[in-house]
Amino acid sequence: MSISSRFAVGIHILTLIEFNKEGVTSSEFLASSVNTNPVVIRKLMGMLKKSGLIEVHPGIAGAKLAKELSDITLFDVYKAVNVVQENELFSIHESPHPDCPVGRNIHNTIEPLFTAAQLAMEKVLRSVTLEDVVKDVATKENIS
Amino acid sequence: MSISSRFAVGIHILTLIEFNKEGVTSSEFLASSVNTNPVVIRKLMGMLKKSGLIEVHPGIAGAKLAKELSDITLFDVYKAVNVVQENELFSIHESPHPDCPVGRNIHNTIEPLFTAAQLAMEKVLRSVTLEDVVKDVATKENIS
DNA sequence: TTTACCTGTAACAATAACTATTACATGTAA
DNA sequence: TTACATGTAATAGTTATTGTTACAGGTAAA
Repeated sequence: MSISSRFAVGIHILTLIEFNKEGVTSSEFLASSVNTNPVVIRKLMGMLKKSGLIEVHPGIAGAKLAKELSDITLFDVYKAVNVVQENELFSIHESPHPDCPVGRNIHNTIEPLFTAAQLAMEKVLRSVTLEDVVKDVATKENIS
Repeated sequence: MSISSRFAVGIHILTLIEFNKEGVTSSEFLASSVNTNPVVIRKLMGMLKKSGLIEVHPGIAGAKLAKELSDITLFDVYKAVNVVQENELFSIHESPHPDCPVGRNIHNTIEPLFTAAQLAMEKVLRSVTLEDVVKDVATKENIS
């Protein structure tokens, strides 16, 4: 099991919009950099737009960031592209047997533990902004 | 996307083996409490056995814990049932375009961030033992 | 107003993982 | 030998993911 690459692609899209901010960042341009189909990009652009991360308009080529780089965290992207639902990173088996002491309590015991683990992961995502990502890409680019 | 319920079921199995330690915990007995097919349980028992968490023998009914409760963490179970591979909680799109400054660096930029998030989640799993789970189930059982 | 090109989106297919199930080989002990 | 357990291969249904074609609808320049 892995979390959908929509998340990584979403980050890629936003980062490239920033890098190409003087130019026109169309779905085809993005698709070429990501190496996927433009429709995949447009679907993701729709999600990013819906979450207020980018501005994009029918008929007009190019997407722009709708917020400051430092105001967009990886968690914002993660939520926007809908890869993991709240409290559902871990799935729990349905309807264990209520006649068993373990069966009737295990869900309530496990759930807060799973939630805590998920929140710890998400906390890391909240601590990283797109500005961090853009700067790191720029640094790697200049070094090499 | 959700992490397979094998993890939750694995915890259920180990917890029930402990609760039923005076009796015989067969795959059928476990399957009844979990509410699934005994073959599903036997596959999981195979994984838990392979990781040294339980003892179970062909032809002989019943599984036993192979370690102290306090010596088994949720992380041990998580690894045993193989729900998430190392460094693969988040998937990253393959082969972005090398002619693009973002395309050729995004993987190296994102990867350590994803790894850090995954490790934070796993750290929580390492901090909880089966003893904690068993005690919590017992407490809930006594309250109600 | 026609043309060219963009975004938005529905429909569909291939793939992979998950879960449940049947069937049966193999091991153990009464 | 019988009864019953674990171990495991094969298979099916379901769902999510990713990619693709097709086309509706918006915009702007010729």
